[in-house]
Amino acid sequence: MPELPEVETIRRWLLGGGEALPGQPPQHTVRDRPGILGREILAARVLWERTLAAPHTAEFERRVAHQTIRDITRRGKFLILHLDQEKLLFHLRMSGDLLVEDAWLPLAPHHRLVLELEGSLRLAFNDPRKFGRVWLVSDPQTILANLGPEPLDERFTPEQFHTLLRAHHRQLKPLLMDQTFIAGLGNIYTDEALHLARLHPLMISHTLDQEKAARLLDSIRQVLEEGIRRQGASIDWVYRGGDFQNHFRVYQRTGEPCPNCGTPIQRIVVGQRGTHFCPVCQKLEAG
DNA sequence: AGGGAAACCCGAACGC
DNA sequence: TGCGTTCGGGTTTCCC
Repeated sequence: MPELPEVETIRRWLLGGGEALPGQPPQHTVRDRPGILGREILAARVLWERTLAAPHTAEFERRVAHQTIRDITRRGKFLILHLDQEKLLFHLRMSGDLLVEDAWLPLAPHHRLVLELEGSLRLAFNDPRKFGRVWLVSDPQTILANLGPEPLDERFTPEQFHTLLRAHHRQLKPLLMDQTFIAGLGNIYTDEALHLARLHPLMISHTLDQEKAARLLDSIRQVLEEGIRRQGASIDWVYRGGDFQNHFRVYQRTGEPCPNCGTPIQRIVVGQRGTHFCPVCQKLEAG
C-alpha cells in the first residue's frame, strides 16, 4: 500500500502547495490544507501506545513538544520530519496516513498519534490496522542504516544495479521487495515494474545480464515516476487522492487482458505475496 | 543464504 | 439480513 510514490505524495502534501490532479476538483483531505513546514509542535497525544516505536509515550510527548518542523524528507518508505533537535520518523506500513486537520475537529476513530501545531492545525497519524510505527530519534541512521539504494537517485547506476543483482541468488519478486536490497518498492510497484521490464517474477537475480538489469532499473523508475505523477494509488478503502490504480498494468488485474498482448493476466503466490504477471510477455526462460 | 511460515491487525469480501 | 470465515498487505522474527 503506501509505497515510495504514496509516501512521496504525502511528503509533498505536507510541504504545502498541494495541487489537485488535472481536471479533478480539490479534495477534502490534506490537499487543500496549508503546509506544516516551519510550524512549532505545541503538544503531542499518543492514542495507541504500540504505534510509538520509541521512545515511550511520556518521554515522547515531553521531547517532541516545542520543536519546530524544519524539513520533510523521505528515505524509501520512511517519512522524516526534521525537528530542531531530533528526527521524527513515520512508517505507514499497510494502512497508515498523515493528515493535516483543523485543531478543533473531533479525533477520527483511527487516529493513533496527533501533534498539535501552531496555527490551530493538527498533524494526525491515522492507521486503521495499527501496523504503522513512529520513532523520535536524534540519529535517523539507527533506523535507516540497512536500507538499500534509492531507486530514483541518479547516482545509482544500471551497472551498480547489475552488480547487486548478481550478488544474490534470489527470485526477482521477493528480492525487489526486500528493503535492504532496494528501498521503496512494495507489492504493487514490483509487479508493475516486472511487467514493464518483461521479466518473470520467479526469474533468479543472478541470471540477469547487463541489458536486462538496465531494463529492470529503467522500468522501476518509470513506474515509480508515474505513480508519483498520479499522486499514488488509492486502493482498498484508504483514499489518498491519487489515481494510479486506474493505470495498473497487471496488479489486481487477474484474468484481464495484458496491455501488451491481450493474454489473460495470471496470479500466483510468491513469498506469501499475490503476484500478477503476463505468462506471454514475462517468460521464465530467455526473455 | 534463501525460503517458508507465522505474527502483528482489521475492514472488506465472501459463503452460507 | 446477519453471522462466521477468509483474505491481504509491509515488516520482523523464527525455523528449516
